[in-house]
Amino acid sequence: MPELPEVETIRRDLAPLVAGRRIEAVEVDPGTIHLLSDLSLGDLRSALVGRRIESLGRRGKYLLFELDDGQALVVHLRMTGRLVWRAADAPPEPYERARIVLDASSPLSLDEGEGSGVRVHHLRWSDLRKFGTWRVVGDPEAYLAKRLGPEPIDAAFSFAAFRAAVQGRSASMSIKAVLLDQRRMAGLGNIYVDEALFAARIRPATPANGVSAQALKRLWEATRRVLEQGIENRGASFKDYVDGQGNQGSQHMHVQVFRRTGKPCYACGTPISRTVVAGRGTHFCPRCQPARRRRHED
DNA sequence: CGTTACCTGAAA
DNA sequence: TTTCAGGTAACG
Repeated sequence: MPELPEVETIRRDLAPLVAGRRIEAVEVDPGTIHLLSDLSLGDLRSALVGRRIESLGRRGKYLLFELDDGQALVVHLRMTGRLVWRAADAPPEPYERARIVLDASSPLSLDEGEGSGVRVHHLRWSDLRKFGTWRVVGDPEAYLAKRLGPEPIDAAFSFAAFRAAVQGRSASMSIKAVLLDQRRMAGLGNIYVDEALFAARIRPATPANGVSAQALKRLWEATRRVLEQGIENRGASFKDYVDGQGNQGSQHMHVQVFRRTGKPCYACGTPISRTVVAGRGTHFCPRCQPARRRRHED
């Protein structure tokens, strides 16, 4: 569910609320702990309780709670994970599996009633499918560096960097599979890949090494644009995604092709097609994203 | 590389 | 009843 824009929205919501607070307690549903973490509940508590959260960061689709002992709690929401800020007396979330109890006062968030403030709050973790993960790691940079390529929305992510990521080794795979590969660039998922390929007018199944230089340039720009737009619209809430306060985003109302199978393309009116590429449901306009013309064998 | 498994629904 | 789901790791 959550791709880079969704995770970044959550980060921006929660960062000012959690920064400077101390973790008072950690509670986890006993039936979930072995899926959520590689630590026992006791070891997870030992690592977290009493620590102060210094900041909340993001890399790709991971959230990083940076702790005052140099370790970090690295959270991945996978398909249905949610992390929302709630007053301690708020009723349980649907499919709530864990909570982190935070201290009432914080030097960074002086209270204004509502939201932040003097009352005790929880981070509530809910996860219908239980795919989400919490890892406590000593060196988050190293932990993520070996799993993730560069951030596609960084100013430093130049066209040259994009081209290198796309063309680096075994480029006969589909361009969609390449964009989904987190080690090439971090943060794209099924929604934003389909949207970027539509915006760049490239058919998702096109072999990566068959994308022209011109189309590649369009794709670089489109990738960054759709991610930025997703952040502006606070993420896409097709089903499970909510932000750090539990509210839906609006990006799902602005998609051009994702889950619009059979509906008219906004550009040309042709019905949107659905196929499977890279093992994922894939949406595209057969007219705006033409199949690459096969070169004539003479 | 593509496929399967992880888990629990919602929708067709 | 069957298929599909915004993600990834493991498998062949």
